[in-house]
Amino acid sequence: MPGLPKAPMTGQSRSRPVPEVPREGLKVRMEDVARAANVSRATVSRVLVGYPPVSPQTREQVFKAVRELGYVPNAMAQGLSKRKSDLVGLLLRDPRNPAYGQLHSLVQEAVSNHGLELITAVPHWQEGAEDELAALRRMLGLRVGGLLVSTGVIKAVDLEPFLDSVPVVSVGRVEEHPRIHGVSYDEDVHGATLANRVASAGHRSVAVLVPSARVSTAENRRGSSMAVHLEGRGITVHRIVSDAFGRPEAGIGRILELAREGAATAAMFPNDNRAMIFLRAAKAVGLDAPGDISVTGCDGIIPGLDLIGLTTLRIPVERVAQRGVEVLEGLMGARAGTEVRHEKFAGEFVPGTTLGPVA
Amino acid sequence: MPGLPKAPMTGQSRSRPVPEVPREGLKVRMEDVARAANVSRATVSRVLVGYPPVSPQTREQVFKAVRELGYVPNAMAQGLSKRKSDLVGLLLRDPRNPAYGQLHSLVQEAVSNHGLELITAVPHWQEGAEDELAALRRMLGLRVGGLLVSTGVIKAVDLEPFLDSVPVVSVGRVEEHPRIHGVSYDEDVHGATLANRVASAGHRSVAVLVPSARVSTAENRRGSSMAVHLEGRGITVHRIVSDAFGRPEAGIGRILELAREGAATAAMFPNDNRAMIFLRAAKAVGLDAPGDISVTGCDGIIPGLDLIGLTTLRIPVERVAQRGVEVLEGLMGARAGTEVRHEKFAGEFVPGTTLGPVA
DNA sequence: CTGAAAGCGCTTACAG
DNA sequence: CTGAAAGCGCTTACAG
Repeated sequence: MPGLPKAPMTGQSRSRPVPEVPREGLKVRMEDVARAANVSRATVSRVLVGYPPVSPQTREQVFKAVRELGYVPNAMAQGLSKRKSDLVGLLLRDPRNPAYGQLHSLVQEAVSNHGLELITAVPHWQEGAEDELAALRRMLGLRVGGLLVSTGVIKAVDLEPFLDSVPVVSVGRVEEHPRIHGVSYDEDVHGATLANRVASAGHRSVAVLVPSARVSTAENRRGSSMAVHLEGRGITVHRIVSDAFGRPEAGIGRILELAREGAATAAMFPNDNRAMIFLRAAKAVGLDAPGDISVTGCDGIIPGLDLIGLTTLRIPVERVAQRGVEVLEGLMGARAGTEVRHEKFAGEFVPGTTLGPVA
Repeated sequence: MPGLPKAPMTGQSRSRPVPEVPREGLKVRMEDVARAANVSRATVSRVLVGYPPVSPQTREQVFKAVRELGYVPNAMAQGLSKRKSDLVGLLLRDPRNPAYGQLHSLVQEAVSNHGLELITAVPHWQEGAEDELAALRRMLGLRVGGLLVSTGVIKAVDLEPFLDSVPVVSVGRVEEHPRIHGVSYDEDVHGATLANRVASAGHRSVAVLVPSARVSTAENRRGSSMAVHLEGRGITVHRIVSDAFGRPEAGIGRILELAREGAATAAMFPNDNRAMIFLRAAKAVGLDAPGDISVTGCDGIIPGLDLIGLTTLRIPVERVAQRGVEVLEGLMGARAGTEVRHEKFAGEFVPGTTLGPVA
């Protein structure tokens, strides 16, 4: 509206009542620093941002004031103003599971190396399905610059509405959505690798625990792959299907029976936890591994696994975490949408001692 | 300034150029919702906050608009405006360590149960000591409503300048600062408990690995306590002091020698990881536990520990995590400063099989 | 090289 | 019960 005279300001910085009490701790704001350094807020900001250049003189005064006042910039104000934050969100399945703990740790590291801040949340789905996605919404609320999803609780469809606003990379989980980048484990290869080892050991009748996809997509993939590859080599497979969410001991009893009847000489599990539960149960009923039955797991993350001797496969968490962050970072820096890719990494077989020749 | 006429506004909501392109995803703001619902921003805010009451009619319109537009409130703006955030910061030592992973998990849970948001950071101290405290500063920058500190990297003095601005509770670490609340493990009792078991098993000459306080205050406490209590019962103690940061295998060799010489019939370690390293090394040189030497650890967190059989003590992570969050929450709600307390919890002995009578 | 001002998206007295 | 306005603490064109 040209022609309309601007209203005169009553004082400097509007009519904000300037409190003369010196602020301290987290209460000191940029304005306090500016005053102490005898410059404007804009200048303080420039010094802190590092650009555009400020005269060395003023720079020093500002730094001095920052130091003396112990100024810590308010990241919320920064984010709001810049319309973006350095926050990267990680949606984790369960930090109690060492495989996820490891992932978290590595992601944490990779993210800080990129000068970003990681925030972690764990979506539950126990509680009233009402806000099953509360964790997701909270992260989006914070306007994270990127999102790393590693839990099956969050479905691809839940993310769809936001795919244009925030880059999403799913890590360590089976991802097939055409618009979500994925960096995960090659569960087919994992299953095949383990199956081939069991087959090579001479087993002709094997029990395989296969959780339903509803329980865990990854475990389902692994288990199915094991079964398929065993069958491909003409081996008799006893598929023990488990649809019991949160009950890793499901199906163990049945496998124990098969072992005792001699109907199976080996038992394959889709993760170490289940394998350990079986080992425990077997020991309890006097069955020896691999004496009476061979046992294999999958994950290979738990410290001390070598002392247990479990034959397993170590998933490549390091590579997945690192690559996941790398991809996300690329997306966060990218102007336009990049081509969506689904990358998979395979881990390495861990011999152990619970896989032996046919008893 | 009474008498000074207010400058007339040129349009609604200042002269903000109203973009007519419908925003989507995370781009939709409260104003868009307001327009869609035919109300003011203030009203939308009230509906969302839940207070003060808004007519049921309008409420519904607003909720409808929120739903249809997929509105996710910007938490940074909320925080800035409310001068506080729901964020709780957790400074973690190393998520790779199952004991910390467990703590993280439990804190995560407790925090969400309180309707708060957890953000986690891991301060390194490998890198140039320059921004050793970068993680702390980033959290303070986000103006977290409270801080949970569980790593020794952050010293009490580093926190001092902010103690007035943000409630701090240290969890699971030895804390003695008079102004910082502490909820931790009773390492003295832990050491005593284990020492008494070893003594009761009849050992008269025991090797104890004691890391220096610089390496780990907690482990130092445990180890010292073990040694002291053994000595109190007239037992000969071989203190193996380790000052090697990040090298948990330090001192193991020496203990192996003592075992072989028969100079020690039991070896006590300040955590399970070190005990497992010893177990591995012992096995490698043909020493059996407890046949040739008894072994105890401390932590009891690793899954599958029972399969290894390590005699240890399970630290009460659950109680510490829960109580830590509880205390923090109390502080966050409190108007004035509460009395500072240092609470300690002791765990439970885990018999295992690596502690036996004197060989 | 530096400052005054507008704007980021909310909340919350202040007035009806 | 509802709206207009100020303010939270920054950043960043816009003008010198």
